[in-house]
Amino acid sequence: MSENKIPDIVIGRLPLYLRSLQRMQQENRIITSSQELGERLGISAAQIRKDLSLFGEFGKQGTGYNIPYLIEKIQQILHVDRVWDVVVVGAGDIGSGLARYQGFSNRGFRVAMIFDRDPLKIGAKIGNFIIQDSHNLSETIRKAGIKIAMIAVPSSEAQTVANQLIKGGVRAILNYAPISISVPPHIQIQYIDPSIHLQRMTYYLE
Amino acid sequence: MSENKIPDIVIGRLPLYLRSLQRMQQENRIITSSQELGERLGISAAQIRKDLSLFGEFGKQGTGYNIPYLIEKIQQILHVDRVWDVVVVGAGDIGSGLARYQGFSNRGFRVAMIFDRDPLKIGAKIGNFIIQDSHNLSETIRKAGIKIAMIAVPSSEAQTVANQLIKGGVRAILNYAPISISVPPHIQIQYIDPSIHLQRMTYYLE
DNA sequence: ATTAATATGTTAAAATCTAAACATAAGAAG
DNA sequence: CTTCTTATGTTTAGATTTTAACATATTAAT
Repeated sequence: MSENKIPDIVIGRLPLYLRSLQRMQQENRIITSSQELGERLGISAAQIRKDLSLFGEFGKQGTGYNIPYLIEKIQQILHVDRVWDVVVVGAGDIGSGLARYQGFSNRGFRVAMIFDRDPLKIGAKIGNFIIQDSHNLSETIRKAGIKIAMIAVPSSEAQTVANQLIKGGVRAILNYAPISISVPPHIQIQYIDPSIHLQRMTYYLE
Repeated sequence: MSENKIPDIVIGRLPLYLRSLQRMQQENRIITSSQELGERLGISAAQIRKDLSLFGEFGKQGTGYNIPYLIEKIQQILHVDRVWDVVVVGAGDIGSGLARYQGFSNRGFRVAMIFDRDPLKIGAKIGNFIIQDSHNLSETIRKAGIKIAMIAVPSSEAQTVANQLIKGGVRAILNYAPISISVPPHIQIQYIDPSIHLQRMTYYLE
């Protein structure tokens, strides 16, 4: 219950809880239980209760959890009880897709700008965004106060872009380039690489 | 070293090792060490040695690991010493992006077909692929012997598509729809949802 | 040839994480 | 009002995972 130090592995599960709860809310559900949530997610009910208990007492014994209330609490914990502006770097297929992606609404994020360094792309529009010159990346995002970025450039450019982002004040990076990037310890970094996921599954095939 | 039972968490790290090793190979490196690999990945050297030792003795004491040899060994372990045909379901931004994605080559995968159910899209081309009618999904992939699929349809369709895929013989699913899917225990499933990754990072911001 | 340095593979210890058990509170039923 | 059922939050035990330590093998240097 106290503000000790929460294991990162627990933090990693909270967004999953949140997503399932929001889905239930869309189904007009009011109450759920650790058991139901666990079945939806393939996680034990005990695990879910234990995780949540690290942050407070959000349920009611004999009844379960009030869905809207628990959503609110998890959003507060994860700091997504607000909308974060996010920058996209790279206007290829992945970057363009991210700029157009409708899935960030209600999740706490909004794409605010997109950059590329290709003169043929700069100035063009993707959805409502005009592709900006990544030469001005650091300055522009600093002025805009942007703290979160998604990298969708070729692997060879990813480290350079990350450095520019950090220089511009970014604190969290989601990297779609299939390469490990080196960042200072106070910078959050996460990776999305479909091949990594696929390879993890092929081990179990055949 | 023996064929006991390898923890899944170890399997999850092998693709990361492989990716870094392949990167080193592109840099024309021949030898590396658990320490160097660990530094690139932010994993302890002991961890890497321990993981690899579960499968065999791939290094040489006093010297390190031969990069091409270790790549070959990990590829064999993960069953990516071959090319797997993969099907994409959903020809929206994400699905189209996956069909055009150049990043699967040398990673063990190749997009083989793409499906959608929208009559306006069926028959159209994405890269070299003609979008096929997902009405025939199960039959077509069964005939083609496809075992791996990526789902890129709206959340509301994801479970239905997954069921069709499993009916068609698919054994591993990478789901881009931001929703938990229920599958039998012998089916592998992994998720890609950028909001999940972003929310995991915002916890540490502010 | 001997010594020193290096880096693996393995063993043992420490730390972390998960699962199970249970006491308690809330609500429903009789 | 009492009893029964349900489901939480917490405690305890068990399992897993990570880290550290070390013996051994290889290479390089003197």
